[in-house]
Amino acid sequence: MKKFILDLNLTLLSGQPPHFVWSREGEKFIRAWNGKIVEVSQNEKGEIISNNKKFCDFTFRAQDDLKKIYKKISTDSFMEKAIKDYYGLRLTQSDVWETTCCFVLSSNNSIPNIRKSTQLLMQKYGEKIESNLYSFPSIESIAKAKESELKKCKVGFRAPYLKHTARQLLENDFSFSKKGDAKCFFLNCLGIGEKISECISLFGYGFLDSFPIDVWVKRAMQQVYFNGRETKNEKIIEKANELWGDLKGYAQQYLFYEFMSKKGKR
DNA sequence: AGCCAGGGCGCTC
DNA sequence: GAGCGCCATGGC
Repeated sequence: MKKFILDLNLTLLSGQPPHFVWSREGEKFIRAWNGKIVEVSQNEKGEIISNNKKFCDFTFRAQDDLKKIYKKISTDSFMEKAIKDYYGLRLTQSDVWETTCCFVLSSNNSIPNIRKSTQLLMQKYGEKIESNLYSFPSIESIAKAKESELKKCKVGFRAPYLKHTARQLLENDFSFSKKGDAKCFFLNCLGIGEKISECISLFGYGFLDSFPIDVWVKRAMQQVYFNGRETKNEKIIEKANELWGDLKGYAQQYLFYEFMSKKGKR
């Protein structure tokens, strides 16, 4: 893997879809992909070591020049501090179905619970690759699953959402090249609204101008740019556009992580 | 016990 | 089209 700025631990544990899928094994992170194990680790020099460079380049968006991105999103002292604190936090990209599944699970849920449910789904519906390693479930396996069985994976009220959304993906071509087309499609899926469709657009398709507003991003934006006042999402997006334009998705990840990881300390 | 979590649905008005 | 209660589950 070519040298580029990456904090592997930070990136894989920052609440993006890989957080829910990859597992730590000693110094390495592992997951299944295409029926095989992918391993990735980082040595003391910061070099990335993996047995599947291509998949890592995709996952960690190797095409992004982080220095250029930092220059563009360092719009103020808050962003400068967030970048300094979380230097090497990269935006990730994941398979569209994986991204969709993870974020359908995210509604009114916590990151540890999303991971737990994702792992349970992998064990129940994925393919066994090694003794304790399972692939991500196929779209088909979730589409044909019984809701009562899905609920055994602690997905709660999201069971019908998962099943219906899997069916939608099964029956349609979802290889969109425009953000608007992707959003239109996913907004019509059960259990997916404005926020989650923005997440799929960002983390699944890699449209960096997406700007999902969850409770943390909302708090961050209100506190930093609106003097702590309650603000409509429309105004928040307007501000994000003004500040970061087509890179607001990247800025969003720093806002999210800054506020989420320091909950209780403020 | 009650509130909150990378929200969205279905119902009011 | 905006506002509100509700939705499983688990942590604090």
